[in-house]
Parts: sequence; C-alpha cells; structure tokens
Amino acid sequence: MQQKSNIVDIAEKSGFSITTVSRVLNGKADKYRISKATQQKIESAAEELNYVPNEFARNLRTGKSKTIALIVPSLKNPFFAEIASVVNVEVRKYNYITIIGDSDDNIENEKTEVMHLSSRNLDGMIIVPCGAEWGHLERMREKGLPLICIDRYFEGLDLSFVSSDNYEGAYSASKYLIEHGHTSIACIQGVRHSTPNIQRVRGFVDAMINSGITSYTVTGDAFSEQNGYLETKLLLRQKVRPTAIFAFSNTIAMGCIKALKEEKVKVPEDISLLTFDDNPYLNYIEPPLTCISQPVEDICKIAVKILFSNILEHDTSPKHVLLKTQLKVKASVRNVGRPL
Amino acid sequence: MQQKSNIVDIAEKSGFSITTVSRVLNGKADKYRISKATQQKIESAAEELNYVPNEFARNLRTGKSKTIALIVPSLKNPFFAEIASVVNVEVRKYNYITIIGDSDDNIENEKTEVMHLSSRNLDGMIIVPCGAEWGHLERMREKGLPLICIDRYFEGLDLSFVSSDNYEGAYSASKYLIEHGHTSIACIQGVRHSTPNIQRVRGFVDAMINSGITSYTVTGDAFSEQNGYLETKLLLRQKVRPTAIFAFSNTIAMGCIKALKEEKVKVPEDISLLTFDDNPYLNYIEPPLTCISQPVEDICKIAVKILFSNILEHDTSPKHVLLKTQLKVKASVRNVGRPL
DNA sequence: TTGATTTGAACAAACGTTTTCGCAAATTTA
DNA sequence: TAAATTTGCGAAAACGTTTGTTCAAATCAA
Repeated sequence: MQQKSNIVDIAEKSGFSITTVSRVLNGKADKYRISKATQQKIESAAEELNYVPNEFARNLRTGKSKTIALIVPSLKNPFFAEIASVVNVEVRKYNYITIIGDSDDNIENEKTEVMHLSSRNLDGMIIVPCGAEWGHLERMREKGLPLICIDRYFEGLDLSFVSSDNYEGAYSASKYLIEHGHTSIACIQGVRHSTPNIQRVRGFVDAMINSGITSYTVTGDAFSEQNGYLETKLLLRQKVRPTAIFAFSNTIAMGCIKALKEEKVKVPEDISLLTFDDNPYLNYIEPPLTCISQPVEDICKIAVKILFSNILEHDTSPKHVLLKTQLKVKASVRNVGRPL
Repeated sequence: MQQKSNIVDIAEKSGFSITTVSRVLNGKADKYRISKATQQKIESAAEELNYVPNEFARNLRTGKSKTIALIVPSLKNPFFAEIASVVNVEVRKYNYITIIGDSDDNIENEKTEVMHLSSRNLDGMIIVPCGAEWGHLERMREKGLPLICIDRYFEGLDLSFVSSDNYEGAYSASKYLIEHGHTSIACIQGVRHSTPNIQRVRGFVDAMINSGITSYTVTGDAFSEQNGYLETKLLLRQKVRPTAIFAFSNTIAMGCIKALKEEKVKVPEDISLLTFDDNPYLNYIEPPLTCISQPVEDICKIAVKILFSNILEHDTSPKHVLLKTQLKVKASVRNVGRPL
C-alpha cells in the first residue's frame, strides 16, 4: 500500500521550500518569479512522487470546496436523471465536482439534504425544489451560497432560476388540440403548488378561454404514474368523456395509457393524448406520443453558467430565465374535424 | 451574510475547552466522562450558534472523507440512472455522500475520472467499468481504496463485484424462445469484451447447442440504440430471417423496434423480440416487451453493503456475487408452435 | 562605489477539526 | 487519614495546504 505523497515530500526531494513547491504546483510560479530551473525540478519531483493534492487541506485553507450540490426530487425519474447527467458533465468542465442529493419530492428530506450537504462547504447549489417551501433556500442564499433553481422555482423571490416557459408551452399545446377540433379537453396536472404546474394550468385555461371553450377539466395532483392512472379512470367515468387528455408529465401520461388500455380506449381514435416532456422511449410506445419537449440540456447548461458567473465573478444579481419549449408532433392526437 | 460558527465559538460561548466541545458533539461524551450538565450547555450553545461542522477540517484530521465515488458509463442510460439513484440513497444511510463520475463509456474518461476523484480522499469507490482495462482499478485497490465493481466486472481478478447472473439469465431466456418453437434465433450483443456480454453470449450459445439448434446468429457490438437498429436492418436482409431476436439491452431493443417498424415487420406476429433489462416504459410500448429483469436494486444494496464492510470493518477479502435474474413474460414473444 | 531595485525563495501563521497525553479535583478504599 | 482510583476536563500537536510577510543575493542606476 503505497504511501500518499504530499507537498512536504516534494519540498524535501527537490530541495526547495514548501512555499515554493505550492506556488509552482498552483501555476503561480510567474507571479512569484520562480525560476524556470526551479519549476522544472519541482515538477519532476511531483511527477516522480505521483503527487495528488489533498483537496481537503486545500479547501480548508482556501474555504473553497470546488464542489457544488445538485438536489433533485428523484434520480429514478428520467427527466431528473437527464438533468443530473448534464449538470454533472457541465460542472466537471470547471474542474468542480457535483454531489447529488435526492429529496424524493419530500420537503423534509430536501431540508435535511440541504443541511447535510452544506457542511461540505459547498461553493454553489443547483436545486429542483420540491416546491412547497423556500425559507431554507433563502437562508442558504443569505449565507452567501450561490444558488439557482431549475425546472421548479418560486415567483417573486430573489432566487435565480432557469426553467421552461411552461405557460407558453401549455398554451400552444392546448391550442394545438383545439385546432385539431377538440372541444372537450381534460388536463391532468402535477404537484399543484409547483410553479411549472401553475403556469401550465394557466396556459391551458387561457387557451381554452381565448378559444371560447367552456367544456374543460383540470384535475390531478401529482407528477406520478399513479395519479395519471387514477385520474384517467375517473375521466372515463364521466357522463361526457373528454376527446383529448393533456398530461402534464411523462409519468402522468404513462398512467393515462395504462388506464386507457385497460378500458379499451384507443389512442388517438377514441381519445387523443398529449404530454409534457420528451423521452426517447416515447417514440416506441403505441402510438408515439405527441409532446411538449423541454430544452433540458439548455436549461442545465445555462443554469451552470449562471451559477459559475456567480461563484467565479461574484455576479450575484438574480437571473430569471425561461426557455421556449417545442411541440413535437407524433401520432397521438387525432384531428376530430376530419373523419377517421 | 451570517458568519459560520465553529467549534471554537462554541467553546468560548459555553466556557469549555475545544476538546470537550469536540467530544460532546461527536457523541463521545460518555467515553470521556463528560457530565450531563456540560453536555447540555455545549449542545445548546451549538444549537444557538447554528453550528455545522466543517467536513474539510474534520476529514483533513481524520484522513477520512466520508465520500464514496460512483462511476458509471452514462447517467442518461436509465439502467445506470437507477443504479445511481439506489447507490446514492443507500450510501446516504451511512452518512456518507456519493460523488458521481460519468465515463461516457470511454476508458480514457474513466481513467481521468478515477484520478480526479481520488484527490478527494475517497473512502471507497463503486464502478461500472467500461470494461476494456483494469490496471488503473487494481492500482487503486493496491493503494488501499475499497473498490467494488457492479454490473460489469473482470473475471479472475481480485476485485469484488456484484452483478446479475448473466449466463443463467441469457440461458433461460433463450430456452424460453426455444420452448416457444423458435429455431432460428438471432441475438444482438453489446460491448464485446464486457463480462456481462460475454456471459450472455455463452448462455445464449449453450442454450442453442443444448437444444440442438444450429441456426443461430450472434451479432452486434454496442449497448446502443444505433447498434440495435443497424443489426436488425441487416438481419432482415438475410436470406432466412430469424423468427426471434434477443436484444442484450433495452437500448438495443429500442433500435430493433425502430428497424422493425420501418420494415413493417410485426412483433410478435412476424418476429418475436426479447430483451435484457426491465424498465417502466417497457410496459407501454407495443407490444409490451418480454424481458430479463435484473435485480438492480438488490445489486446496488449488496454492493454498498460489501463496500462498507470493507470501509468500516476492514473486511478486504474480495467478494464475488451473482444475483438471479427474472424472466418477465409480456407480449413480444409468439409461440410459433401454435397457429396465430 | 553606494544605494536602490529586482529576483528568487523561505518562514510561519492560519484554516477547523480530532486526539494523545496529562492533570487537578473528587471520591473511594483500606 | 493516606493512598488509590475515578471523574471531568484541557493543552497542544497534528492533518496538508495557501499566503502575507520577510529577507538575502543579485542586479541595476547614478
């Protein structure tokens, strides 16, 4: 078991002081006018000793951890998994590392995660908040922690966020349904107090109202398959069945499909289905699901960029960014104006 | 911006020494016979000051980071995302945190990830290796880093691993196809040098041989949709089309489906399809895909357990664990013995 | 030649913990 | 009552860095 070498070993081996070694290894040689010869020697000594700096000592001294935390509701959800993937890769480009916390969409978990992680002297944090509370987040920011919300956020707060333009996305999707002749439309929503959900409901309702459609339903209360399943079952029991269902997430849509299959309701012949979020698998279900695709990759990249402009350049002004969504037409919406 | 408090502040506020404060806060009060009264005072002082220990200082002193690294080929792959999710949660139970590295299935990335992460004084590492090389992993282990491979591993090496019994899984799946009357079967494999793949091929081939079937094909070279697509296209161009395709991963299966759709080949009427790995979405594609489900959750839990018995109890003997897979019959395999 | 400046590098403190060793006071034992 | 033991706690070193300050030697200017 090979001993780890430290800066002192290098100093001894090369014959220079710890200070000089540190400076050379940190690329501050020029700043402190260390001669080329010295640099050479120190570098080769470091090489030979297989030196890897101890980040803990370094961070203890500097107060910087080169670590950011990402907190998501659940890594099992492919939507958040993609976020984690992109954030992780982007952050690594800055030579920082990401630690991931899983809140399981539970505010108490979220709070303890934030607590625990913050003992790691985070340099920044990206969070998809559960959505119910924000006090703990504001407190973090007051402590000086660069913080940015993605996907879900809080309106009227000084916290930075990057998200999709959920209102616009829902609005245009609803319009799309209307233009395809649907007049009795139901949407199944997710967590009610979450901003994306609120915006989507607004977009949906506004589209209905602006088109003079009065027969619409808003129901549901979770971004879960179960919720989609249950609400669809209930919708199918109504006197007048909707001709189209707008699911506010992939997971909800899966529940819808399950229920529709069970009830032998064909998509899109009997009922049209539209969903938020894209996913590779969506192309393989039958029929391929028309969806509102969120620019997840861009959201993450921008979020990371803002975060680091905060960390590195101390640009602490709150940024609010909404990105356009995209309607991807596949095959789950029927034009009811035309015969089958 | 509220100042962070440290152990010294607590010492001053409570009137006791740093030593005593440290002991109380680490739950070693009894061991060092600190009176209840003192404990009380110190704890409430810590509470008031909103004390959060500085992990860097602690870890610098102890040499332990309470951090383990997880390296996966890609978080975007739902199979690995699930692994990340479970590992993350399990590790947190020990009050450790997980940092995740993404190798993008590239051995060079994997090596640099291992290097970078190791400067964080990891207490342990769980890795799904790309598979081509293991020198860097052995070196880590020689340095004393508790290390365990999951999913992919290396045979004949002293590294611990937990994986599915891929041979058995592939064997029974192949048998299942045979029992359903298929005599011309093709399998599309993934990364060739990876152990799971090798085992699966063996299981497949053995099942064929043991059943006296000579007309089988083994093709492909990546766990990717593209590979599945391409190979399926090619298979369909053969003089004699196989009656069943065995995809060695979800991603490959998706490619198959895409190709089959394009060629208007119906599943399972024209060709049967079977795949490795389960996935919630598999229930919603048409037809629902019969699959070999891997006990991902168990694999991760066991891996974490072994890792911590290594970290905490210094049980360093290499453990080799293979878990049974499960055949989940859905609707993508036709019994060709019976008329449609 | 003398004083000023530049070059090259080192000393030592500091970051916030944990832990070894130690010791005085209180209590028990004999 | 004296010795031994137990109780309760503290001083200080150490972990491996970074960095403000200092300083001798070399070079330059006048």
